[in-house]
Amino acid sequence: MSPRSREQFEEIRENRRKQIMDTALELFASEGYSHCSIAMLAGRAGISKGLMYNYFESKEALLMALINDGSEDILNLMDPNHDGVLSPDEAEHFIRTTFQTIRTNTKFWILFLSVVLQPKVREFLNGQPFRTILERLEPMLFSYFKAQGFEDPELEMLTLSALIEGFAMMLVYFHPHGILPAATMDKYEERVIRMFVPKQKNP
Amino acid sequence: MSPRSREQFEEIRENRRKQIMDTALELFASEGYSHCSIAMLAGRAGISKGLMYNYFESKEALLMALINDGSEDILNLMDPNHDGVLSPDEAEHFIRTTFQTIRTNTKFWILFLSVVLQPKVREFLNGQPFRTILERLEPMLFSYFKAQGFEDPELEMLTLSALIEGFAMMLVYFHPHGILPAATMDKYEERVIRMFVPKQKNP
Amino acid sequence: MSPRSREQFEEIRENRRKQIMDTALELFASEGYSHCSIAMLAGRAGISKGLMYNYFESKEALLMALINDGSEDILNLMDPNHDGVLSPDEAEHFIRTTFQTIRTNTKFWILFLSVVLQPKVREFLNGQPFRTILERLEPMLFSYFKAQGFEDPELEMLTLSALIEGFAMMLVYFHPHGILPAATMDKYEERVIRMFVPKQKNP
Amino acid sequence: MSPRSREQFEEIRENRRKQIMDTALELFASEGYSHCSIAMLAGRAGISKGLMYNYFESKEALLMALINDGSEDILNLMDPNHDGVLSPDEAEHFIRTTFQTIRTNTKFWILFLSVVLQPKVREFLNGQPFRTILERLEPMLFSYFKAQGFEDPELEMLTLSALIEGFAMMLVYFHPHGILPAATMDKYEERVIRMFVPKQKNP
DNA sequence: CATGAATGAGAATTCATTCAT
DNA sequence: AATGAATGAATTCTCATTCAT
Repeated sequence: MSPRSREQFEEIRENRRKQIMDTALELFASEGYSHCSIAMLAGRAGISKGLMYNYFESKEALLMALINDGSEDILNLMDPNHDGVLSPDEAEHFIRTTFQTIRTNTKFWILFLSVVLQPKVREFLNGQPFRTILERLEPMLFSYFKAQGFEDPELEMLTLSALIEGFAMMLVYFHPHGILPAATMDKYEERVIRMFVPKQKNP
Repeated sequence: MSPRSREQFEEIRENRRKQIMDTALELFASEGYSHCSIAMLAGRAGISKGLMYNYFESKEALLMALINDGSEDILNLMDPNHDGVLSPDEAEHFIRTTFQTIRTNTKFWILFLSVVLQPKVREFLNGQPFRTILERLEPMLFSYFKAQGFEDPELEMLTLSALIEGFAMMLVYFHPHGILPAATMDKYEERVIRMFVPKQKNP
Repeated sequence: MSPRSREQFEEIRENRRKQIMDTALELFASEGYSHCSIAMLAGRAGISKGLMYNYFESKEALLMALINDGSEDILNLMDPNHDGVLSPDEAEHFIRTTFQTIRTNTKFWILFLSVVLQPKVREFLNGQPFRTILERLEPMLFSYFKAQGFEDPELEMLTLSALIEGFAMMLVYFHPHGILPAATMDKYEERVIRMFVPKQKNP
Repeated sequence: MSPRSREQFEEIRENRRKQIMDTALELFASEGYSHCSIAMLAGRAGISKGLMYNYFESKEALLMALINDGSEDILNLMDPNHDGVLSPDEAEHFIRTTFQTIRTNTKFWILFLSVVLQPKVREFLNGQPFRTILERLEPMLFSYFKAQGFEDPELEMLTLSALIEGFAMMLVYFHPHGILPAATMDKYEERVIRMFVPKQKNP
């Protein structure tokens, strides 16, 4: 009865949605959410303004989708999904992956960090991505720090989080100014690992 | 035959300017720069829209003034003004003051962090406040870390900065959600001091 | 080798057309013509937007079809089809039928009255439905009032029309507010009949 | 301190507001609310689009203001403000004034009748203007009909209302087609008066 | 110094309609 | 006959900024 199968339509929609979101992430990150008009976005994506509203209810809804999908992706990357305990090796791997994730998805982080500070957005998110991340990682990290004999596991978690976010912050802020060389970032990563991962005696 | 002396006029101007900036900081931080209209600002400050333009060339100029004055203030608070070397005690004091500053001027940090991530603003600032802060503090901190026998002073500086910014970030983000208790922040502060300030043998 | 006979196709078309018009009447009356999008209509009717254009040239054409069909139906109901004269009994029957029609097709009247007041629509209709109704009913009513000895038959016709339209108006306006009880409407009907139908001496 | 006195500003606002509403009434009535864009309205009123929003929150708010003010005006014209009883002479005067009001403010009635049938508007008004009119006039008319010995005062009120609204309806609908001559309207008026006002014996 | 009416450029959004499949 | 993605013109609305007083 339908000339294109439901699957075809769904595929078209999925592709378009992805295309719009990719363009939007690129543009929002490089130009700033507020300074990006739908016209600009549509032009860049090669679609009509109207079509955007076929996929997202509003400019804000598009932003939210970006944030949600993005944090979901990142969470999946970071989450080792070891429901059980974390060995020092795995902890090191977790930290490395996290840093890698940030360095790879810089655009998302620019968007995320800038947008997360806007009250309206924060309200909407209601602490969502951060909260989710913490909730999903907390038990794992907590038991890890406890197992490794850290005195105040909660404090360690906070410190680790701060170091990661501070890193994202500086990456985002300094990178376009070319101030932060890759080598420095590498050293920083090692430094953080040294702080939270005990040296193995006989590997 | 001037009814008010030059001094009186200057005082009026100075007060108005301060009043406008205070209102703006409050409003920009709580509502977001983009979502604040001049009308809203004027209304809140109890002045007319036109008057605002008597004191600031544009909305953007007001923002820049806010950022400049704010970072100047903070810089002054943090700067021990010891042109010479930093003793461990002084380093500890520096870190404590810095944290104190962040906890006190949360509104400024919300504004600063959110605004600093907007490309247009970053461009305009051209790294200004951060650069200034770093430029003014760098020699001092660098020589401090060197004197204390840290292996890679630059890396330590980066780490310290990340810890401070990460702290600001989390404070800003979590505070309105009531997630971060003061006690935790205190412990965090101590943790950071322990990382960078060697214990004194005989106090 | 046609899989369906011409009759089957025509039946399908006829059914669809009716289905679309029913949905449209419902929706236009309850939401207002202007506030109804084709998307909304298609959704409610369970068809695609495109299909609607297979049956009606435009949204406006659909509206016109609604008005035409509706007034045709009503006209047929009201029209006693006595090409000749109207007896008092028949006049009473005419009035009763008319009121009954209005009370039954409230939705059509909402649409009709609201739409008829829009200049564009009025222009397009060019007085059509009313004119048709009047043209078909006028001679009959005129001769009736004349035969019954009313002094100014034209004035009586106008008065009767006003009472009918005023009734429709109040029904439409007050009904959703539940202000107009059925009993009151009944009494109103009797009142109107008393005005225009002389009492029969020996029934 | 203020260059123009508050009074001056208020006068300016009042005048502009009136000017916008006058233009809007004219335009909405002749072109239909939906087909009138703010651009068209602003152009006709000789102001900028933005200014309209300085006076009315939205196109809809403007419409509502029109309806409210208009029905208030009409109510004041019709209301004889005789808190006490209505003599036959006064009743006649009331009916005449009402018809006069409708014939004079045809534009308002076109707008009112067309708009009142739109569900959204009806919802917003929540029966307001009609309700107010009825509430203010009901006691007066009811006691009048009772005093004059009418059997069912409520029914008489309903009939009178229907005759008035039917008249408005036909005026609005037929007038632009030039079908309704003034003489006919006059006769109609007399007819209605005859229905509800008893003939005086010795004038 | 101070006001707020007025502007107008641009932004977001809507939706009837088309068309490839 | 049927679908729904895609279009784009039109529309509503926002707001930084100007200016007469």
